[in-house]
Amino acid sequence: MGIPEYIRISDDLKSQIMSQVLNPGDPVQSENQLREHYGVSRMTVRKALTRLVNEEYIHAVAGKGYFVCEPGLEKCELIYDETFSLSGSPDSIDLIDLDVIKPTQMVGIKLEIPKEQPVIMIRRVFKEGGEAIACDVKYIPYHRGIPLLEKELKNSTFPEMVARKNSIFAITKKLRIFAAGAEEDTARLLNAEEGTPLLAVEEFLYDNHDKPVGWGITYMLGERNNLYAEASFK
Amino acid sequence: MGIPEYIRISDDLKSQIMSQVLNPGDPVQSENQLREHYGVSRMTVRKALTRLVNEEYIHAVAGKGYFVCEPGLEKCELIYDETFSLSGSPDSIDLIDLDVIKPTQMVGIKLEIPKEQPVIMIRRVFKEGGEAIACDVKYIPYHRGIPLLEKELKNSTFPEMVARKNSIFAITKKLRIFAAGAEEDTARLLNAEEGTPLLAVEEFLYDNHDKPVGWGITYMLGERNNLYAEASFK
DNA sequence: TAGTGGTCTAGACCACTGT
DNA sequence: CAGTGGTCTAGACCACTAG
Repeated sequence: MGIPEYIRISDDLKSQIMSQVLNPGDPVQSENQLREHYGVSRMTVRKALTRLVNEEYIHAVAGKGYFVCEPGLEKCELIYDETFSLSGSPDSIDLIDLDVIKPTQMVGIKLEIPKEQPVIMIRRVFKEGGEAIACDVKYIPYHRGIPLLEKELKNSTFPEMVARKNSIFAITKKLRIFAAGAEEDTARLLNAEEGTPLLAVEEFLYDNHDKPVGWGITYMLGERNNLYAEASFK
Repeated sequence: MGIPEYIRISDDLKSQIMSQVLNPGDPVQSENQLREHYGVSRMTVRKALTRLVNEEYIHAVAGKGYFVCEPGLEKCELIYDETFSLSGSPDSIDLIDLDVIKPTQMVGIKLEIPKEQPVIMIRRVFKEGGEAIACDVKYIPYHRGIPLLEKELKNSTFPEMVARKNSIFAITKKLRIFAAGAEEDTARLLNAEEGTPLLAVEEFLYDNHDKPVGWGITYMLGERNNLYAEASFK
């Protein structure tokens, strides 16, 4: 038999949950009962149960037992990457602005920095077939000695821009997604009318001490660009 | 010491990855090397490594070893629930339409059903402080014997509406997020002008055989409603 | 062939929960 | 108290990889 015991056991329990033999809140048989029932060692039972815990079908309470989770189908996995979440990858990315500036009040607040601290501002336009389909603006606190490499910045995702002295593993990302009408300058960049519906993604990056290390917004032409997400059960 | 060995070991390796002692693609010490290095049993080492595999810091290749992952910071966790992703929970939900109808061509295609198969249509408006902030429409294939309970449907999330004979664990959800200008009927429901930017979430539900069991769209007034997501490293 | 990860066993001790 | 899950040990055999 190619299929490991612990997979068979956890699949068995999973199907009991799927078919409502076991319902949210119900206790699962104890490790000892399962060990006897399937005739395997305790570690094998634990491996099966650990798998279900990781996939959030059940949860363990020390001293009491395992219980079926209240399902949270509201949790989804969203793949977001400003250069490739666009409808088809963009043919070209134009770097229209790259500067070290004093932060505006808004930028200072978002990055939690004093107003003397210079920041790098990057503005890009994403095009497909010659037409602008999205634009973005990013702000990164500037520290002396960090080179500004146009070519690198142009095609990087925001985390890649920031992750220079720290590993990209150390960076946390938070997104706010909303819809907005194009304002004057954005409309001009996207060659659209003012008020055109845009999908906007505000992006915050933090280092491993929760200090902001990047802030920006990407605007995508509404009807041409989509984000996709799916519920993360397996 | 309250902290388990396997946590100490995996945290140790994690910090080596964070501080770029280990970089994406690099091999991690083998289980045997780690066992000797930390003076623990192989199972303890494996538990530490399994933890890092689950959190996608490293991955295992049978017969070769463990390697540091190429980080995928584009993966985010999005919490979406049409009744509560709105800015502050809505005070009231109005059920403005509940009917069993023949599917339009669009609905038939989305639900992959023949045009004789009746569907339930549900339309709601979400209000806050008396003002409409969002509206939705859902379609569910109708099967005889399923009661239509107005009160239940009104305050349910889409998966809850569908999960009657199947466990909610058996349902898969896929989302498409985009921006759109309000069309005539939507604008009227939301008491807004035509063309007002809306955040739209198209929702597909599938059963455990990947058969569509629900389709719908929620429109939210753009500037007042946000979706939040964050990168899922721990 | 030696080394790797993948699976599995049969014990052990602990802290915590219920009665 | 007996039962639960949480941690840990010291073995074992397997399939796979590489020199």
